[in-house]
Amino acid sequence: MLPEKTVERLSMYRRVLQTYQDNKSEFIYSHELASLLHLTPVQVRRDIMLIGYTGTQRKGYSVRELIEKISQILDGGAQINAVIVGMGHLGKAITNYFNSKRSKIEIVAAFENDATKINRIISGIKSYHTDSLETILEDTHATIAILSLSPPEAQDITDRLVFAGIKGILNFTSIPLNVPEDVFLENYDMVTSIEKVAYFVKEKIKK
Amino acid sequence: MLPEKTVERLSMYRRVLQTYQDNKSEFIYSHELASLLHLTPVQVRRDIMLIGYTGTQRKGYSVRELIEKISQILDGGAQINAVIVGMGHLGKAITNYFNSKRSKIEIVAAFENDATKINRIISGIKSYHTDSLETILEDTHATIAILSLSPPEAQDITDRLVFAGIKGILNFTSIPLNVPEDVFLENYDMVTSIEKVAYFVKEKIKK
DNA sequence: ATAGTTTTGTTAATAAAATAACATTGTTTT
DNA sequence: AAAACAATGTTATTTTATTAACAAAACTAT
Ligand SMILES: NC(=O)c1ccc[n+]([C@@H]2O[C@H](COP(=O)([O-])OP(=O)(O)OC[C@H]3O[C@@H](n4cnc5c(N)ncnc54)[C@H](O)[C@@H]3O)[C@@H](O)[C@H]2O)c1
Ligand SMILES: NC(=O)c1ccc[n+]([C@@H]2O[C@H](COP(=O)([O-])OP(=O)(O)OC[C@H]3O[C@@H](n4cnc5c(N)ncnc54)[C@H](O)[C@@H]3O)[C@@H](O)[C@H]2O)c1
Repeated sequence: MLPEKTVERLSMYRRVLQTYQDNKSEFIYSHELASLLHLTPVQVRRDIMLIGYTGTQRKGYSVRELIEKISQILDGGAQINAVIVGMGHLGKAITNYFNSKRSKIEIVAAFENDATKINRIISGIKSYHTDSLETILEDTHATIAILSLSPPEAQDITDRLVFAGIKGILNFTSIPLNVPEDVFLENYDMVTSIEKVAYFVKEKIKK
Repeated sequence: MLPEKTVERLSMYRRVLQTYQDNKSEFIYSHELASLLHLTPVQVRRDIMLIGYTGTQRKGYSVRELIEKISQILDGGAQINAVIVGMGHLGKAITNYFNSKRSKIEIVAAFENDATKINRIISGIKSYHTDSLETILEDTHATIAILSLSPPEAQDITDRLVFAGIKGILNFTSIPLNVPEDVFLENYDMVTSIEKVAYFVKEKIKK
């Protein structure tokens, strides 16, 4: 199992490699990849070592092969289905954005509470009432859920998602969720991010 | 200067303390605060130690005083102005969300490219053409920028923001930005997050 | 061919973050 | 009043992440 930070960087390597592939040469040096992402060459080489890919000395890494190897590590070739709960402002932004990219991860269903948003297609995704959460999850075999609903019911929904077999959650609500150990939980809190920026701006100016 | 992770947690402590304050008792133990956020009591105590606040033994921390101390550390009492560039799906979601909370950080202006979105009030914020970026920044004394524009021009806009005095950037575009050392840059990449969740789900199932 | 250069792959060292250990102190119980 | 307890504050240890160091390989120039 790779370190979390390495996994994050692999995702970024792949993205920049994909745009690099179109324009440029067949090979890429660790220092070139590093410079595209503002990292150090050592870190790039170390990450690549950890996934067991090896380049050719003096030529660098084959862009095509490296993309392939990273893809094999990150998504293992299989299609991964995700659902999203809460199609408000943020939910729509996310869905809209994801729909526009091809990826092994696909958002296959949305869940809502608000009658005006149910049984409609929003941002290209069919939106269901949360009552049918269990049924839809069974049908779609989704393993990942994105949470962008208003906080009050976040924990209840999470319990139901987990019970219905969800194994990974990306949580955008500000609620610290309780999940069993075998479920991977990633939280992102925008307020925390901006407060962090504000703090370090303040500190840097002080200095 | 506090460790990044401590700053992130301070932001979270404050939020849960604020909701705790309304309902419950005047004091809180480290283990209670820890449990609300699924952290360890030691980590809570250590963070609180680092900001130089001290509770009372056997009683815990005064909720009011702790909120006050954290606020003093995070925003130093002063109002902080931010701007947002790109009022698409994500930009609107963010602005809408921020407007609805009271905070020392305020989004005071938005910038856009798209003629249909200029010189209007969107999600409660006046939206300007990017041409007037420099003027508006001077007027508002904003020090923070949130980037939610479509990628191609992200670096150009960043250069102008930095030149106009912006000291902190929260970047939601997938472009790795170049900024001088004295500017604090925080990147958040949603695709990376979801790919990370997918990877660890896959690994956990394997085991 | 040989020496020099450049780049990878890997091990070693350092730095940052989290956790554990424990001394101190105020409170409760006996 | 003394002993036991439960909490904080702080130092020490461990773990995780990053950075540095360098040997091995492959190409280039002499
Ligand atoms: N918009 C942002 O930039 C932002 C930033 C940080 C955090 N968040 C968090 O993300 C969440 C969504 O934010 P938003 O701005 O999209 O809010 P929003 O109010 O626009 O959307 C919330 C949506 O969730 C739906 N919902 C509520 N309860 C539900 C339930 N039990 N099941 C299914 N759907 C339900 C609502 O009908 C609504 O459509 C909130 O928890 C918010 O705290 C948002
Ligand atoms: N929506 C998401 O969930 C999501 C997730 C990850 C990353 N992103 C990134 O966030 C950014 C915005 O995403 P979105 O979904 O809101 O896209 P969007 O197309 O809805 O919005 C982009 C907005 O930026 C404006 N814009 C373009 N160039 C500009 C410029 N030079 N100056 C000012 N404004 C400009 C456009 O007019 C548009 O309104 C993109 O870079 C995207 O890659 C979005």
